[in-house]
Amino acid sequence: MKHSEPSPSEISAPSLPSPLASSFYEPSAEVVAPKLLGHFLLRKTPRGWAGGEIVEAEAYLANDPACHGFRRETARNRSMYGPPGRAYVYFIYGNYFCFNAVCAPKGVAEAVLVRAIEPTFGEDWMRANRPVDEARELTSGPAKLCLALDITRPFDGVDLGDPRSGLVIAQNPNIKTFRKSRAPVVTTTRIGIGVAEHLPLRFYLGGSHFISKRARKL
DNA sequence: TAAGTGATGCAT
DNA sequence: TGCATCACTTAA
Repeated sequence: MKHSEPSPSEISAPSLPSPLASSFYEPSAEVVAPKLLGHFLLRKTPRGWAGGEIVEAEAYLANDPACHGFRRETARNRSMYGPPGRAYVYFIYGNYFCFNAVCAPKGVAEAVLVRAIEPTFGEDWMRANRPVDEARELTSGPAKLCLALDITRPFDGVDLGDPRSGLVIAQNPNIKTFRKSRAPVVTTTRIGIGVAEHLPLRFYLGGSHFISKRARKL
């Protein structure tokens, strides 16, 4: 045969599947987080949409001391108080960004931190942003995936349901199959926080090889 | 296991 | 204004 299998980059520019509607994010982050597992986090590139399936996520709640919006609205956490279905992107440890999907009605500060995705689309583009030896290192952590997808401050507050924003969460039409292949859904405690550590608000697909390093050893 | 990094937010 | 803290990553 004249051609080998297409490389990931050659099949990496999918037309955009339907973005999730804002109503998807209206319930509490505690409800939304596990439902997000298997759906696509996608970033627009010159050659199509890059990204992949969400495989690890944490919920941060309005009455939760670990939540950035627990105390009051500030310039930093403003997006969390906005309408559901927007991005909350924050800068941390002087080096990194983390990405959240805002949940709950406007005025209620809840969000889901996306901690890991599988690099299914646009792997070459992601590798250009974040050179690594192992594919498994590309997006297996909240700041890693922001580097790979070039998610930075300008994306704070954008509408995840509007493709024009360049950053969307889209419905995975094969989510049942995907989740089955990465079963089970594990529910456990969140990572890297110093308060409310006991709450079962982290969710991940135990069969995925792309969950974050700290999650793997726990 | 620890250092790096700088914005953030609360205390002064 | 000052300073401890921080939803992390990388190099050892």
